[in-house]
Amino acid sequence: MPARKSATRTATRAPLTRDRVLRAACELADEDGLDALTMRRLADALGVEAMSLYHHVPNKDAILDGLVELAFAEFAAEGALTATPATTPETWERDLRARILAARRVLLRHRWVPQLVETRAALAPAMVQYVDGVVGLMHAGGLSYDLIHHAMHALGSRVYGFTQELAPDDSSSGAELDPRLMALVPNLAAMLAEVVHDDPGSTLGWCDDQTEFEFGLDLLLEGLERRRAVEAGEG
Amino acid sequence: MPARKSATRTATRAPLTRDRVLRAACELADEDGLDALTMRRLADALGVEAMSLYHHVPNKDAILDGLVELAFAEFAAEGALTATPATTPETWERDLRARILAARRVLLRHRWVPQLVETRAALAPAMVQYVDGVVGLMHAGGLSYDLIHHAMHALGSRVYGFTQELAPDDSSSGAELDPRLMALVPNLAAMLAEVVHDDPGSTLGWCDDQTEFEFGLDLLLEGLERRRAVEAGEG
DNA sequence: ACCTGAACACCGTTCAAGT
DNA sequence: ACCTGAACACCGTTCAAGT
Repeated sequence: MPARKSATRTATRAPLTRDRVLRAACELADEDGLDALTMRRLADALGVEAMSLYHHVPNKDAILDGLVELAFAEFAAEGALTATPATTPETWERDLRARILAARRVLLRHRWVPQLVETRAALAPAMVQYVDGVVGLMHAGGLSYDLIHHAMHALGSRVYGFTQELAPDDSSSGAELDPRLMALVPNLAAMLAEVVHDDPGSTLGWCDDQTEFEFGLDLLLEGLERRRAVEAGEG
Repeated sequence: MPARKSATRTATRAPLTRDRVLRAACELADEDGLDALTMRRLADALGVEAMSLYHHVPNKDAILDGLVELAFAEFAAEGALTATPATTPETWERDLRARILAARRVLLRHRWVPQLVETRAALAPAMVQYVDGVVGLMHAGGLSYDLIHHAMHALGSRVYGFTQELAPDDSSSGAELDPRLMALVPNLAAMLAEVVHDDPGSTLGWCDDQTEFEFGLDLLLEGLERRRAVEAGEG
């Protein structure tokens, strides 16, 4: 057994990094669910002790935030972030539909995303950019910012794969948004500016939940009623 | 200090019961969230040791199931279960709207319900009856069972306050339903019978998720497009 | 600098013991 | 019968120690 130290130094195992930790966490969550993702089991999967993780990540919460970032990064690969330059009132439905279905493909691969984003206060920049793209698309399609605002609430669960309808603790008002972030999301900023102007007490974070709930509900009821009428030959 | 035993026997504190445990659990979850509901803290709130709880409830899971039952029981008080005998194609939208808004009032009081129902395999009988009522109302409104089936998926998060759109592990097929339960939910049974007949591989538990997702998405997109057209003066 | 073992304050739950 | 204390196998995390 010559040169033991040398053998240790040239260990075949790749060095632990934040990236490797996150990728392993993602795999674990994909396969066994979010509950299975514990610091000890994650360390096990990496062939390391649980405490070693803390050298690459401040705590478990940072891992969960990292997972959200990681998932939203995949949105781009699926085309959910692809700008559609030529969106018009004639094409906005098709264009938005494609983006939402692209996002859904990611959510189906990582089923823990809804549960995670729902309970996490810090909204990932990638997610905010995704939302901004959707707002921009709708505006290019000719919808007013007011209608877009309602639409974002109504689409809610379809856009993100989860529902925020009952969540009132959305304390991020337009004024509090980081200016640096604001530059990255021009469409969101424009919408907020207009909606805030119309009704100072109602930003994206301070909406009338009941109104938004009923708006989305009525969209669905009207659509169903129209299909009933078609079935009944009343069309 | 005379008659210590007697004092103990005539303790002013009410005796611990399953009901008292569940009510205390509900209060704890209402006030501090579901994460704050631990056996030790619940016992503390009841002025008792954690292990005492196990004499009135088999385990924590049973408490969570009890909470779901408790919440759905409130649906009746809010009118979400009130049968609307005279629902017609002219009134079904209004009638269903009222029920859903009644359910929402309960969900706003007990914000833990969505999170709990979502992760719980055992669907509460009270919840199944609520769904049955909604199906019955729509049928009385003239919608076909096929359309109702799609509608239940599309309304999803609005009916329950949570979304199941991404949940594929819904293994309860029509054939597996307890006959006793079946009698309590005639409308659901009728719908299942017809949908299963039309397409043997597609019960309420075995739907084509992608189809249902797109159905609901298109309802919303169509409604938004109509509102855009109105805004643009194309109506 | 990176990794580790022991330890702490928490979980849900079991089990033998108290009354 | 009902309640309890000690204990077990788990958590996330801290801290002093190893290399």
